[in-house]
Amino acid sequence: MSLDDRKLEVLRAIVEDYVETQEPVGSKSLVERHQLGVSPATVRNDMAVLEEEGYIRQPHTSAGRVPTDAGYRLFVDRLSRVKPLTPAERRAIERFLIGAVDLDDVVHRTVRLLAQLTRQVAVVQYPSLARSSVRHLELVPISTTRLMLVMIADTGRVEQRLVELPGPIAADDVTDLRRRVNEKLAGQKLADTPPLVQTLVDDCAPGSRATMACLASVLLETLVERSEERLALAGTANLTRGGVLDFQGTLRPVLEALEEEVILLKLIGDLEPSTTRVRIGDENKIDNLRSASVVSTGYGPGATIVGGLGVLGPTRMDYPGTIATVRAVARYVGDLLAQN
Amino acid sequence: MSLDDRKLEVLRAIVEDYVETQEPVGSKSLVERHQLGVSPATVRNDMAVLEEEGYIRQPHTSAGRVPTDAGYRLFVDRLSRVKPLTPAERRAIERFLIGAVDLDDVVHRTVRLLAQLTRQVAVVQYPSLARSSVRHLELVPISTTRLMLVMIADTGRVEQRLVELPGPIAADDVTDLRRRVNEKLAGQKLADTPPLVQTLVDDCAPGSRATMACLASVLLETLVERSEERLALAGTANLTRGGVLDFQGTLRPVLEALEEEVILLKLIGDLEPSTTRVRIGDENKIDNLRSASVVSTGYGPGATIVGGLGVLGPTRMDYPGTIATVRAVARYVGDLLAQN
DNA sequence: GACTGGCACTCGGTCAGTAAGAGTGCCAGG
DNA sequence: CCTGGCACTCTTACTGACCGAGTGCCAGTC
Repeated sequence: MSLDDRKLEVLRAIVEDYVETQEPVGSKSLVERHQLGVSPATVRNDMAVLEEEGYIRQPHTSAGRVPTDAGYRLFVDRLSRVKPLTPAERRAIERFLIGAVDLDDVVHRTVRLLAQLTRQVAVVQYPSLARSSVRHLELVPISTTRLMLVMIADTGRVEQRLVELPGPIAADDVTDLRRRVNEKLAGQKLADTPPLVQTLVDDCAPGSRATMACLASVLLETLVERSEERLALAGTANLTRGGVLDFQGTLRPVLEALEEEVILLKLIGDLEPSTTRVRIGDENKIDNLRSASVVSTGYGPGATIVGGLGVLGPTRMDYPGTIATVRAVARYVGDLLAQN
Repeated sequence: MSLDDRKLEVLRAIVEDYVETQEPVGSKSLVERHQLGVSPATVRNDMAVLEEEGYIRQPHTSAGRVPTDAGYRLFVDRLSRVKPLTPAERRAIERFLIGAVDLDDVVHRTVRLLAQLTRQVAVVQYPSLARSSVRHLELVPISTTRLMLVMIADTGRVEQRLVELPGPIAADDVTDLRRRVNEKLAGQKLADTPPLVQTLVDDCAPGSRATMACLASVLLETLVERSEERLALAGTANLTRGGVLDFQGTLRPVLEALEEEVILLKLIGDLEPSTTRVRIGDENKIDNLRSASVVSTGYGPGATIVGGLGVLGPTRMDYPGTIATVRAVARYVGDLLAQN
């Protein structure tokens, strides 16, 4: 059985009212607050159908209806009208982001801004190394047997690692090493570097091969394996809005999930489609986040995507507003990155 | 009126029982659980005195007694026996910290370890720049008018900043700049650098003075003013242990405080005395943390202190155990840093 | 055939009243 | 100075009654 327009309208009204009041919504108040042009009894019939189809449910007999995950899904996909940002919000975004002085600064400002505008928990992924290119590799002698390797990516990220050398090294050799490494790797996508690093070692004179091998292994770790992704988080306090009613009584599982970088990455990463993604309740496949929704999107200079950002809140959230904000912030951040 | 030994013993018993059960403790159960050698009635008299002196209070008439902040303070200062770590805990610390690969890694492992062992929120400050020396300054040309300044401190911290130059610069000039900057600043305490930076500009030939001035201003920002301190945080989920009973009903203010770096720094910073510090409830002078206690200490290689670490939990916490753990972890981290 | 008004029914929330239990303060006696 | 006893207070848990919101169903209407 398919849902006619009025039933969809009823669902939309239920979602909107529930999001606003946080209370199960009944047929009578629905009719009062919206111009549906029919009587409560009719709405009740529609509700019965919507419930049968799994879009809404009753917490207990003779209470109002509450949207299910499926209901929110339908709402987001087909019923929500885009909510344009207010000028005040636009101004807030601009004011917040200008004056950022380096990448760290940009990311921190962004995550706080997102948390503040959406009044939810915000997550911002640093530009992914996997999607960056090497701009420059620097080798800094720390002692005769130790180098500091500093990698600067085109996205502004900087990673450093200590390299323990097998033996002492002369200043000239460091210069030579630096030149060779940069010739081979500068400008390359990080994802493409592993075979190049291997050729670096292979092409090396036997005398300096041990040193180069050492450097190469740290290089590989830095470029691909280790701590690849970084995250910033803000707005945890927003979880406590709306009492403990959201999140079925306890924040515990949510806070636990937020401490796991891997989980967060799963939520806002996976950036194949460049569109905004909404994951509702169970859809994010994480037990701890059964009653949470995540709105995320990719960002980057121009059309390319270098990282993800998003917000997490109760399934009962203002989807249209949140989606609009997340999108807008992502666009501004992208523009900002493009300027460098 | 001073408190005799038995009254102190009663106070100790109250604190211990309350910490364990989280319920107001009455005279009868106190006598049952501890060998006080007197009757409940006597204990009641003692309690009356303790209450009058402000060490305990009754949530309501005819409920058991609960320690006040002053009670905990007295307990910590004079009544708590040191609780040595279990061998299992020692092993956990060692296992957790070996294998750390760089400073970031050390800090992250430490903060998670602390959170796990104490079952509270843990905070670790990165080695403070104010207490570090410059090991090396590196200048990396990004474009003809842009340099990346990378500062490596002896504590392992690495900071970078982009420098926008007033005009194009030649490679040789960069080398020269790098040499001059390092000659002047390498090995210096960061705190001592500002006047030196000034002389760098003063001693500069007029031709390159504009460039040097530019670099100098970024240097000053990097070395002293900006983002001086960094923090790592873990274990927020532990705030939800013991229901919402701790923290008088809402985590909100606590979560808010935890998002403010400035506040956290105040809590675990201020490292003048090298001993472990306990701040109970109001003592930490932050409204949002009225019902929280903080146990913190400094850490660093050998006897020097380069940063602070600590944990935050409800005033009703296991002080002896927490103090022991915080101290032990700080010592291990110090040893670890000394190895570099 | 779709909508409506009416009606009986269900169930959660609130309120008052009761009973039980924990804990106290005080007092008189050892 | 300590103790046992006793009256008192106050919280908590439980009960039953009541109210109101909301439903489902049905018969009637357009």
